[in-house]
Amino acid sequence: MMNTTYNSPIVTVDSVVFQLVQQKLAVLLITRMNQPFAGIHALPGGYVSAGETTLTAMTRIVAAKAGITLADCGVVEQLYTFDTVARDPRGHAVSVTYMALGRNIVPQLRSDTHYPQFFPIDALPEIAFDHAQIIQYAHERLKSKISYTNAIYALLPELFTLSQLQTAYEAVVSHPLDKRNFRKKILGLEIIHETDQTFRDGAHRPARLYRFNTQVVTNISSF
Amino acid sequence: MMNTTYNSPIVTVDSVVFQLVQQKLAVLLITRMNQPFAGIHALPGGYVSAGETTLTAMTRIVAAKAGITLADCGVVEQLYTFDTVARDPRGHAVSVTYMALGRNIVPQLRSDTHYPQFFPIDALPEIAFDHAQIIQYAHERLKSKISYTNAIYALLPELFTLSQLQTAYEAVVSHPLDKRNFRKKILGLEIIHETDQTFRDGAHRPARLYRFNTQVVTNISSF
DNA sequence: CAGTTTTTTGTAAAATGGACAGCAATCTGC
DNA sequence: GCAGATTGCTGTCCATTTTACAAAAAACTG
Repeated sequence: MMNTTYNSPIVTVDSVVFQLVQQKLAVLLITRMNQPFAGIHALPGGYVSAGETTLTAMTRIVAAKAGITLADCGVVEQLYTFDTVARDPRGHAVSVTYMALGRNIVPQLRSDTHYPQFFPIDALPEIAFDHAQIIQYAHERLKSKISYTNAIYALLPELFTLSQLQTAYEAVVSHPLDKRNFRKKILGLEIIHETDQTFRDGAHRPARLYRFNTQVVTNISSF
Repeated sequence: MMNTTYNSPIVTVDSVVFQLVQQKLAVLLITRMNQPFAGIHALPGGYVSAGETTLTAMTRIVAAKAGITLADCGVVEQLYTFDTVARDPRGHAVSVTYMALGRNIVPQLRSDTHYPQFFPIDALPEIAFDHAQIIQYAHERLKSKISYTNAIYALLPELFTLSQLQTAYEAVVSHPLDKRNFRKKILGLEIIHETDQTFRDGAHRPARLYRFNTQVVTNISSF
């Protein structure tokens, strides 16, 4: 059955790619090259073709518009489908949205460049379409996700200090945590283990480096 | 922009309507009238037209195929979008799925009847498409939802006993709960209040009737 | 009124969560 | 080599929550 038969809305995907930048949670945005919203920042997104899954389309589009391969991302998860009629002035487009978590992602400037850049979540520019709402939704989901899974591993390097881990949590939930309680809690969860390496930084005691037990999203709760 | 330009997948909706039937969690299924899967049970679902939201389409379709108005349902929530290419043998269809919770829903047999019926979740018949997977996803979501919101109100009558409430929880999570601890917990949450009415049933002490403080989905957790 | 059934209530032990302060290890500059 | 600065690291007490568990109250039946 073809679309022409049913006059269905168009299917699109939009991706919220998170990464820590200078210890702050940041979102990947591109600059729109065309109308509508030309020159305004937006999430990387695009049309889904019949015969490809939304995840495949998402992978293709993020690679094309920002030069990012999903191998750079640990966690990729479908978020929600936004479908209001007026959300795209060109016509009714249903957007399946995804969240991805990365580390050390360097957006590639390409010839047909969309100027992909990471923006800290608390200092976003003007944003096209309903993408601000999508970002907010993704942020909420991420906050909740790191509270019952080990998903935050995807934002951190393989080896990290407990302070870096705490900073990452704080960047996501956007409020400070008590250092002693945090360490007690994390070590009790048995999702990380210490290594024999340490990390020297400045004029102070070096920190032990830790590693996640697994690089697969796992529920934390006891049973 | 029309679909013809982009050869997009078709957009459909499928709905998982839950209700308690004889103290068990049950799902609304219809019987398919046409190929593929003619004669097999399936979730009520159908095509979304450009210009209507998926929720509007869902409401329209559930009314048409099962004679149910969403006013009968307390909670309606978007679940997930299923999009594998092969899920519909007729062609690539992306299905936005919804969960709805009801009480005292009586499916209407209509002339073009699809034989809508509720089936207990632990005794489902053979199910068409990937709808068994969708039901399972909805069940998981429901389990989790009632743990951090008051959403279970939508499965219960306005007035109910604590035993009925506990039975409802048990039907959803599918394991027994301790009676004393359950009552202590529920009353501590301050989401229900007692009325001055009681419920007489058999040759035993009558039970006090309670009422939810609100018929709006509210988070339970303290802060 | 004795028997049966469901409702209702409380307590002790264990686990969890949150508040909170001081010593240890490194580097810098004198 | 030592004083100062900085960050890493550790433990206790209290309040709250969770879990396990049993007996009396209220209605109906015969």
